[in-house]
Amino acid sequence: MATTVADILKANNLSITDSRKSILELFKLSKGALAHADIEKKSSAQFDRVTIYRTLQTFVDKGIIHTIPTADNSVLYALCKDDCSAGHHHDNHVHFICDSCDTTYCLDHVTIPSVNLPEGFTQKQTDVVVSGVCKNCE
Amino acid sequence: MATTVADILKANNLSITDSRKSILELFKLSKGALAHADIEKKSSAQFDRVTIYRTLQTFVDKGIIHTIPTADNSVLYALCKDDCSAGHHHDNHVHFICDSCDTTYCLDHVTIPSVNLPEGFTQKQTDVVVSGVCKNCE
DNA sequence: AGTAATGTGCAACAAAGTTGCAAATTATTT
DNA sequence: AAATAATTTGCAACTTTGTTGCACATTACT
Repeated sequence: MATTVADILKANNLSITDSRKSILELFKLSKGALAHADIEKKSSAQFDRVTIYRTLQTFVDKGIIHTIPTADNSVLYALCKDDCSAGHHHDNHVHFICDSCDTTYCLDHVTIPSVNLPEGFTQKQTDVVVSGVCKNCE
Repeated sequence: MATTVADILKANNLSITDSRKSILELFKLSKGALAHADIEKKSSAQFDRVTIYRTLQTFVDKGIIHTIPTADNSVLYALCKDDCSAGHHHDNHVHFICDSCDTTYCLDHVTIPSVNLPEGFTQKQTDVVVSGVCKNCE
């Protein structure tokens, strides 16, 4: 069965509202990650800036989307895979940012390599951000 | 010979000014990385906000410091190692952010693991940010 | 010491993000 | 299905963060 955006909201105990449905739909349609600014542009006519902020924050809290660290200080958001939204949240996958077209990809099938930390350091989460040229731009 | 901050500035064809010396000194004294806000707090009485922005930008351009991507959308700056400032800039090392004390470490001796990208993707730079508990906080 | 080049501070602005509160929408109860 | 309770939204006002132009000051050069 194809999970609709409404299903996802329901599964996370969230009220089903227009803004949440639209913004979630945006993520489903987008291949890569979205910046807050992207979302604002694509729906600012419809929704208030503040609503978008709060919606994104809610989605992050519920584990529906996750943030991606970038070198240029912009926050990116991307949809978590199905097994995330089901409960055990894990966004330990590699992100790829194309220098040419600026698209951010979640490379879900690339496993995070293990990192050998010095004595006394405990690892909880690892973010790997690779930049370069994507398959569409080379 | 111990390289002074003035030496570093000279080596990069930068005028030696009070603000640059002080800010560079801050980095030398700090073990971890610094956020812009940190620098502003520790020297805002002395220097204008704008000067700090411009100084940091200059240092990044010259390869004296580098930026670190973080998940919470704050930019961190850290001193590059000596061989960076000598010319061939490389900040491909692992960064560690302590969840407890919020200090960011540059783990220069931990090598970046190689990542197997899908067909058609070309890798240029890799940033690895690990979060967890550092050796002072456990 | 004097001139050219560079850097700094101020002001004004733009962008990004936050908070409180009343109105509107969604969910729940009867 | 209507009424109430619980959420959510939009507005306004504000804070923080970052940028730009320009006059003045400082540093470097001869």
